[in-house]
Amino acid sequence: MNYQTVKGMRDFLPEEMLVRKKIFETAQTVLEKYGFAPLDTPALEYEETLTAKSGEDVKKELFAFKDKGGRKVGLRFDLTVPTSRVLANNPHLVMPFKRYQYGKAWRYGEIKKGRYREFYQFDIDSFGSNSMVTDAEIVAAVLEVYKKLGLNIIMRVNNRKILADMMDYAGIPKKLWQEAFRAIDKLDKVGLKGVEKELVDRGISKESCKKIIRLIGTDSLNKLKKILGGCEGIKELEELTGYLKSFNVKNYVIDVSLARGLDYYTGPVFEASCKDIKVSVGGGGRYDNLIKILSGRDVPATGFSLGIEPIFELLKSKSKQASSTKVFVASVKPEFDKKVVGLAQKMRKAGMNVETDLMGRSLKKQLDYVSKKGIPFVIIIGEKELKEKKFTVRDMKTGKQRKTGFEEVMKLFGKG
RNA sequence: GUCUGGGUAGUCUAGUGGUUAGGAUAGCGGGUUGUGGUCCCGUUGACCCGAGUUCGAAUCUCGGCCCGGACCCCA
Repeated sequence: MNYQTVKGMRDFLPEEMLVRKKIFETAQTVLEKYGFAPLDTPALEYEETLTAKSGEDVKKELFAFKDKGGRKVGLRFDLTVPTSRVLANNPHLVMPFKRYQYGKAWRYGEIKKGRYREFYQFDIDSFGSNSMVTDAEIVAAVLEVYKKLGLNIIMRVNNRKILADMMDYAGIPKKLWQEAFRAIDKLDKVGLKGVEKELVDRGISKESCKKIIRLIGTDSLNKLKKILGGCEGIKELEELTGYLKSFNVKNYVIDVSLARGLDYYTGPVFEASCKDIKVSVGGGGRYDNLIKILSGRDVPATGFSLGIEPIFELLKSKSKQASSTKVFVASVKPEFDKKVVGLAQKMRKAGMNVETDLMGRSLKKQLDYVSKKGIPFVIIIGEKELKEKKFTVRDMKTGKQRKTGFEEVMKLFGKG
């Protein structure tokens, strides 16, 4: 017998799931402080819904099949399309509609490093508001999530309208914009010269190239203003940064080379990357036209998608705990098992994470297990403890032990 | 989509035509009777699948499945 997981799909063992859970819970807690509420939608949607307004590429990567009633269905490939369906189906929703949603999405595509056919997405979006406060709020909230996770993040900020003006200024025909954006987006990877080459390779004239290179080389908004004049994108960006100041957000940087691949962005765009290692850990932006295309309702939208996989990769080296158990209640001999279970259950009732031995192991082996699982404390129960009516509490990190009464145990391992 | 490398226990790896397929690490048990993360001993456990070549295949050939790298594309 040799069963495999389906191509491109993975198992997540407890050790990994604890890290993932931490990411989700941290994000959830922070976002709810800002008034974002959870949303969930089915994994399966009608193929019609999923492919309604999407290009050929998406259709190719769709996990699609017929259900037993012959209906054509498919697994969602992102969380944006299902959410627009929700918006279309629920006209009563009060605006702004602020939701976060995390879950699995599926794409039947090539498998690459960090890219699988089943993956987690975590999206945060605000619907219904045109104001730059909304965008700033999302940036602030998201940066708080990263901070809580202990990541050193810088948020790069730009505006698609600035990019559009840059294209006009450089005299690049609209047909080639998308190509140009992709080239510019590679600045980080390939440098100014690399971008120039990319632009030429994509059929953009030398003249235009020079202008573009000059523009993405500028680092101050004022210089850009002088070249482009007072464009709407710059105005929006100034508004956004003004609000960011009010949110007391400092770890962002304006980067006019930031384009992001998706062509549905219409205003501000963001990308979060780790300062130490140059890794993108999430991105987003404003997409005011997409919901109308998908749902028929004219709803402005701005959002952000946390890159669960890269965040996970960054965090997994840090955490070694294989269990969320705080205390293990050990039994010296099987005859004390009932006492052990009794105490554990009282502690659980008080909200503590407690484990006991289920394998009939010796004290030595129990401690071995505790050590392997990274459980920080052990309470030992044996003859001595019963006689003295006290418990032995062992700190696994220091190896120090002391005897305490029940009340004290409850205090020790209570909240905090 | 193009090019390319690879699949030996859960993980890493030795073995290139005849081996009881070796080791490391993890798992489980033990090193007596109440103390882990060190050490020692024991034990479970593998040649991706199928066909072919051969007296004989982990090893050679072909196909499939799976995994990885580069570019393209996409996030």
